[in-house]
Amino acid sequence: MAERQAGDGTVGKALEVLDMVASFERPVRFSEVLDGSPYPKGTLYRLFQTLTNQGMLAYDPDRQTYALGVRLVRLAHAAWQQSSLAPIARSYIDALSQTTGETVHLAQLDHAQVLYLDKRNALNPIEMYSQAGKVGPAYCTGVGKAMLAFLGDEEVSRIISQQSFHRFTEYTLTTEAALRADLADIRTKGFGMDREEHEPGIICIAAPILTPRGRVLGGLSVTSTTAQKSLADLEALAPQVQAAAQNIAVEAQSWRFPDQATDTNRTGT
Amino acid sequence: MAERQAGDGTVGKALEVLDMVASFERPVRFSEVLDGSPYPKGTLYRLFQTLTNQGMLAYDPDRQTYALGVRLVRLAHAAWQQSSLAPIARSYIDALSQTTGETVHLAQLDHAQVLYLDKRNALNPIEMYSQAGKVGPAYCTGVGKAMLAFLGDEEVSRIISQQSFHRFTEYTLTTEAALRADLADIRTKGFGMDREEHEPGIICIAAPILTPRGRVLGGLSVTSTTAQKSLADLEALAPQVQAAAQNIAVEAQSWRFPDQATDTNRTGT
DNA sequence: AGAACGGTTTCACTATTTGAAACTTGATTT
DNA sequence: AAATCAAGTTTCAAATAGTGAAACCGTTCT
Repeated sequence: MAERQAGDGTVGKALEVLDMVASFERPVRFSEVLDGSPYPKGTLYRLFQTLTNQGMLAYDPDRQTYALGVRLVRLAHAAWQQSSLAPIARSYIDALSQTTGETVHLAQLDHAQVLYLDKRNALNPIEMYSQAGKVGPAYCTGVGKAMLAFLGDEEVSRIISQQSFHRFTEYTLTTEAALRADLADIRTKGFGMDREEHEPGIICIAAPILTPRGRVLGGLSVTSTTAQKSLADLEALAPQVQAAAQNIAVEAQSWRFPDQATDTNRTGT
Repeated sequence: MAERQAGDGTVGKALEVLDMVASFERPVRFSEVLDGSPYPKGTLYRLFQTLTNQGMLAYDPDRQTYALGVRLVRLAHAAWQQSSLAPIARSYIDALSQTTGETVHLAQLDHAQVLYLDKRNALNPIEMYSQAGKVGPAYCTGVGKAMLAFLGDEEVSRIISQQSFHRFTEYTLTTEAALRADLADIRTKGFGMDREEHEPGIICIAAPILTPRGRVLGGLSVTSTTAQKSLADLEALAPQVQAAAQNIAVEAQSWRFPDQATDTNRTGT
């Protein structure tokens, strides 16, 4: 796990605790976190108290466990809405999944990882909240490579140095050299492919979302399976994907105030 | 906006800042937050620095604005997954929306408000990430009332005292007495209705999700429109909704370790 | 040019956080 | 039933981190 430079005072420590709790992927007991925490019992205890008070952690008295609190879900909702990318991209993602009949992903870089912001699956009408927020490797996903290809040199190097280069499939690019070669190709073409590099049978085409001045905002991809489409089929979608990415970028730039919502959804009951 | 008792040291202040940023529902400038903040410039500035460092805020250098950071989305994903309700309820929600052909909501109480955790919309195949994390009033939503009806006296009173009783529609219950009467009815029936109390034309039936010992875990509802269904039609779904709520409760109780995922979704590319 | 504004840095003062250790509680063993 | 143990909670002097007034810097407006 990539250690965030702790040292931002108490707030940094508190957030580190949240990450620790998150890393268990299930409710945890106090002592489970204590082992593997650099803090003494009393200190960690007080942090738990504070975070629980604040709704960032939730304590289950029956089981005596702590889980991440709902306040996070609420804040994340706000984060999603005020991100300059996700709300804008929404309609383009809808359209792209509609016309291609394939799964579409929107992602952003978070440190050295890919973080998914939204997804449409044309086949399976059931979309799931928990899809967004997922993270994946940057070096062997379509969106990851598309974004890397358009970053500055120093930044690419920094991120590459943090990749595991784990071999997920026989096609995974497992060396820096191989990745850099692909990135160069992506930069010239303007889009990239995932050739079953992350999961067998899963292929995708991805384009970066770039500001007019070339800053990387995110990545957009259309994913399919080898059973349904060939790499060439997907490559034929390049213009569509790039156009959508371009449109999103333009709109994201001109966007200032959401005024009132793109939000046609009603609050439920 | 319901003020959270600040006073949990620096961490509390930092989180308060996050809430302030969230409340703008768009990226904000430093000074916008400064007005209306109780902190002096220097202090607030340092909080912003820390939070930005930590990925809880994201700074847009082009626009000189701060927005909630992606780390929140990541943490919320983890929160959703380790909540004892949402991942378990997922399949039941799918089933319920399938068989009823209507929109289904899963919610939880967060302070005095209803917080939506998941949603399925059978009619409109596009489900949206940002649905989860939304909040709504407790006193005039189906899930809100269903949960209130099964809380302890002191807690109900505390929450009721925090309701605005704003009249959204002509059917909104605008007095404590009216609400309490409905809650009593819900408690005896075991389910509640929203009779266009929050939005004109929108009706719903909701049941609480209760532990065997009667603790309120959340609420589950089926929503429709007066154009499509009558209140009686919805009421006929009561057994289904209650059964689903019951099943979720049972499974949530026996749940300890998710082991590996209910997660049939693949990570995208 | 000058003023005003938004943002950043400084620094002596203070309040909070720290962490070792003692204590409480509830469960398990003998 | 007493003893043991682990988990969780509280204490307190010392150390650290946070505070906020004010000064500073760079843009933008007049």
